[in-house]
Amino acid sequence: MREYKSIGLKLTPQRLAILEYLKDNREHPSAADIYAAVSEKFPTMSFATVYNTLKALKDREHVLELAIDGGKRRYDPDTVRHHHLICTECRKIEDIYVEFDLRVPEVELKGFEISANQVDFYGVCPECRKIGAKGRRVVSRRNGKAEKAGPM
Amino acid sequence: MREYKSIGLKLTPQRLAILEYLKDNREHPSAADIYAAVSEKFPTMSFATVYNTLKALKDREHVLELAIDGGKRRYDPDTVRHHHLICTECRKIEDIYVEFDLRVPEVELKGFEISANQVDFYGVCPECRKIGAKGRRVVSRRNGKAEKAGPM
DNA sequence: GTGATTGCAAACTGTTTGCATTTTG
DNA sequence: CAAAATGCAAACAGTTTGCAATCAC
Repeated sequence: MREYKSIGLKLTPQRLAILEYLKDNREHPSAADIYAAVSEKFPTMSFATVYNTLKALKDREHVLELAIDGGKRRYDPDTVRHHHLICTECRKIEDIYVEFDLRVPEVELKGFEISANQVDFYGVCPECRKIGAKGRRVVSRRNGKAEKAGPM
Repeated sequence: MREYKSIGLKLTPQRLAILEYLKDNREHPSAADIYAAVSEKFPTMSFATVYNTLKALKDREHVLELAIDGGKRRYDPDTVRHHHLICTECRKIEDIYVEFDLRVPEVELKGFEISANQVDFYGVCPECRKIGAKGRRVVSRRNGKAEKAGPM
């Protein structure tokens, strides 16, 4: 994420806190994650402000909104082209900087004008693999309930 | 989707209706779409049954749960390997049967054990392109409100 | 007959909105 | 000072759950 000057946003303290939190953040946080982190500094912070700011940043392409985690959206401040590795157990998302040849033959395009693409890899992360190997049940996730989407 | 016999499910009329609706369906319907369609035949149909059945089918890998449309999940009865083309305006999803070389160098794997991958292409479908070209505002989507996620 | 499935309502999670108040530039 | 942003509460959208009644095998 570039610096906050020329973003063309009114820089309120709340927004600065959100930007600060997102800066170099590689966790692909959800709105709730951001809210939780930032409301420690601003106890009056509201979700509306989080979503507001995210929308503003998204419109200016300073964050990417990821639709790879089932019910919720996650945000990626790294707008340099890359792909993702998603743990199907704990929903951790890792970045992966590899370029692929994704050209689609005209005949398969169905008249679409393609503007972007992304590759999602699904698998099990080292931590969850360790736990799984011990034969224990994988816990993880909001109060231990499974909540996933996307191929396994 | 294979035939219903050996699926290992109790075949209730509701489930058969859902299976029938999904058969050869290329629209990647949401749970609400399925509910809407099937409750015409079964006015007492409940969402619980739709989600129940989807879960059962998903567990047996007779449908894929797609996490590519922002807040909601969409279901794909075509379990043959393929990728998707998503219209960023109307959220229509088209299938695309092209194989890509998606090998990831060991060093980029971060210790993950990859079990699946998928490529999503974002763009504008022919219909939305036509509308856009006329200079009119693209309507589409649930009561005209924008609701998207994923790169544009 | 028995265990699985249904339907319903209520509870939950995540996101959006309206509006009065405050703040940034 | 005007336009934009905040905070709050209420409204939505999508998904899940508990449980009594019913049904498939």
